[in-house]
Amino acid sequence: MSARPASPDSVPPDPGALLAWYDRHHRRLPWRVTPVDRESHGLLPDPYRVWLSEIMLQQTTVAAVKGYFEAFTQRWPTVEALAAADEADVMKAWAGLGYYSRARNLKACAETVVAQHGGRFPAEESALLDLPGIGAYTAAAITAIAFDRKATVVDGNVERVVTRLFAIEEPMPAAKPAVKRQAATLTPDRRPGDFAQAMMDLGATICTPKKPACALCPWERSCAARAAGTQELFPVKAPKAERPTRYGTAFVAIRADGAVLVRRRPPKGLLGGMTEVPSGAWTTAKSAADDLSAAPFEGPWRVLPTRVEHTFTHFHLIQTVRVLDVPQDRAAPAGMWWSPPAELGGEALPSVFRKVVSAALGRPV
DNA sequence: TAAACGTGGGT
DNA sequence: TACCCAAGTTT
Repeated sequence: MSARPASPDSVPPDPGALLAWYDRHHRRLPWRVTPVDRESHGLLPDPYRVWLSEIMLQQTTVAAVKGYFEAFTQRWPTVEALAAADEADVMKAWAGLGYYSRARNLKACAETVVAQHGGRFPAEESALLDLPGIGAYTAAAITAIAFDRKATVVDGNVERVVTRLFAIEEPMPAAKPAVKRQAATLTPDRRPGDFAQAMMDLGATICTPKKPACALCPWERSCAARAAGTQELFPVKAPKAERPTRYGTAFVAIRADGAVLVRRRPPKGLLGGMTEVPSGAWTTAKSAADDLSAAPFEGPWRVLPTRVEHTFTHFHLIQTVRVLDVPQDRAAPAGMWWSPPAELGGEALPSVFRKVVSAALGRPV
């Protein structure tokens, strides 16, 4: 549908007013340079750190990212260091953050930046867009934040702010082009990097999905949705598809010394390239919860009394956990290996399998 | 264009 | 509890 103007006594949204708000209320984050350092001392953030943070922040909360960002920058302080890293180590370090194709693309991107750009991130949006794992949002974000060049940065926060500001009633994601067009009209020539971060901070702290703090918003008198009292109705979204339940069986073989049998998942698809305990296929058939055909050994597998549940983006999973104690000299089947207790925590185990192993061992992994 | 792709925290 | 949500990208 079309955008409505704000109320008759409204004022046009002023980018300067948002920047002034940001100067006072910006959040201090490990990958950021403060507005004062930027404006007074001409400081720009390290593009490597900006890029790394933006990849980690894709569909992921700031709280979840902080520790991983710290660990990655400590271990791999530069894009050269990351490009030279062992991919398995990167996957291990990423374990638990989710969306694991990001980790593989992260490594590939670092290699490309080193091999094709002399170890420097390009400042051009179009060049950034060609790099693995960098899409429209991230290319614009790096251009604006790392290089302080004008770019229209549209993430979920900006979508919410803009659809409310202009009361855009067209449902997402169809409204994306309209949102980008409106966002572009707001983006200032001066301080585009701070402006981008200001829009995102505004969405994260004031223009929140539920109960937005409109009284504290620098654009309150510019907001069409606020004028109509309909701010919580935006952005309009299409109804979500139902999430089916799937069932499966996981096999935790425990060697005498406490080592657990694990294997690598196929490189692509769900949890691609990550580590798992041997498991049967996850299907909507409940019989999968009682299927021993994927067991790595013959034996009296005992059933754990509690099934392990985990929710993915597009389905819910209920896993039966079966446990078997095996002697110390039992060889791992082809393609599998024994992970000793001291190394188990460092494996590239996604959360879904960390839950399974923890349940089987009776202690956190 | 729509579906695949994780996880943990908030309400 | 169940659902929603978070600084999206890829196919």
